[in-house]
Amino acid sequence: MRRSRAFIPTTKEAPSDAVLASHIFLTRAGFISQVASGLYSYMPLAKKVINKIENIIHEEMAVIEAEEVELSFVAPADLWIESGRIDKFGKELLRFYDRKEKLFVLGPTHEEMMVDLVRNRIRSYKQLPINLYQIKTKFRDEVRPRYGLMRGREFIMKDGYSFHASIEDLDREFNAVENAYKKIITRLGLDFRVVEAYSGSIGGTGSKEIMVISDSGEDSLAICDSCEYGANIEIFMDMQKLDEDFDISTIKDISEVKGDNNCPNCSGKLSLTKGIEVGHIFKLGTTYSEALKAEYLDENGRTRHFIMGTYGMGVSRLVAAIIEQNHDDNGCIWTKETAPYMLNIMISNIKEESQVDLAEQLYIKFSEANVEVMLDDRKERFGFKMKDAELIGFPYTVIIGKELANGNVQIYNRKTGEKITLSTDEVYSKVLGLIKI
RNA sequence: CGGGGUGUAGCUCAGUAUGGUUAGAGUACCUGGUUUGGGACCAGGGGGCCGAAGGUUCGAGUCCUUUCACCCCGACCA
Repeated sequence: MRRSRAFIPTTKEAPSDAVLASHIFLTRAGFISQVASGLYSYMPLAKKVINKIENIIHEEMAVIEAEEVELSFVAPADLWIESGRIDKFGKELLRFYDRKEKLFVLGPTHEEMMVDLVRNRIRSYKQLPINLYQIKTKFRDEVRPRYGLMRGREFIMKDGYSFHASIEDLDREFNAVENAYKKIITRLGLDFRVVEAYSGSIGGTGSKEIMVISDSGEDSLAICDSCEYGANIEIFMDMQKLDEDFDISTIKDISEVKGDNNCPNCSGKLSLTKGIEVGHIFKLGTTYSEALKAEYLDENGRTRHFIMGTYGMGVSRLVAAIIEQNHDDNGCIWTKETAPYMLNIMISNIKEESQVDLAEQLYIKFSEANVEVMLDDRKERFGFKMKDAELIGFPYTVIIGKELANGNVQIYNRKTGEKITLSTDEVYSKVLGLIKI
């Protein structure tokens, strides 16, 4: 892509109401644009990042043999009445009538829709298990949307649902999904913990949250410093109450006693931190299959309700989480798997023909090698372009400028800030080596 | 849903207390020139229903009433 043709409206100043780094930089760097409270438009750079995250999810879902579907966004309210959740969800569920006065809702999650899709189509234990997922826009009319993409009303979520003939098989699938989720978040380059969580209003027998560690997270976690153990503070407090009859009413109190708390899994010490919930997996059991009368026949010919699992992952929230964990004062620092463009080729002085010529050659060469490359061919000064590149967060920028007089160019590493100088002959293979994932 | 705050140029904000020419600055944008290694400089220019509606007044960005939107704190929440 030529920067001169790209739609990337960067700004020097942040909107006055942005608080989080991800909100500030994603806005300033021209990724997102707020439309109304909790509603955002994704501009080209954000769309590219989202596509990358989705591709990784698709790949890891394929590994565990989950199949992609797409359910309609608008759902008949009847299903929500049938499951009993129409009242439980309250005003977060956006409702409206069509021209025939039939009541519909905008899908905030799709348990009902998925059960409805599967019931009466899967009739035998021989057709189980099955795991279906989609990546789709969701709508929840949040009481208080905030923090940019972190808590919007409209957001993109990967939601998956599995159906089983036994608890054991659900457990197996639950573990498989947990592992897939770990792989996804690892590939995205994020520091995270899988924590014990409440099953919440959705119900069920077990649930875990995937938490990206960040000071700006909305959840408080207790994590072990020597093993993988972690728990959402709410459930952790509950366990402490049960085990030692602690009387803990506030998080402040927790932080005072934390030094005395040992990991329930190993001998390590627990410490407090904050996390961004990017995934949540539940063992649902038969809650929905009973409510919606979704049944199959077992090997004895007996009618059974599907045993279900449900697995969510916030795709648009991940975009924000990546920046929360990867930024500095100058802007975004994209990880290799998520960068909208891996490489930026910067022409320092557009009036120097030799610079332009080399840049164009490299641009073509990298493009042909399927490297996602941006060519900054704008008639701007060096400093302006560098600031812009740092704000957007290209992992690498090839600077074609002054050094060209000596037959050299530079490669700027966004994460480390270091610039290496090398000859024009070496730059191509060097960059290919650097960007290899 | 409770408490608080803010709506003036694409963005950040002055101006509103005490009503009075043609509504301002910075930045961004356009033109020309200079400049070309860290968000340049000079000159010229375009851009506003002062959130909306009603009212008071000779006169409203400014005063009054209503309303809408957005944000912050709290409660709530995959």
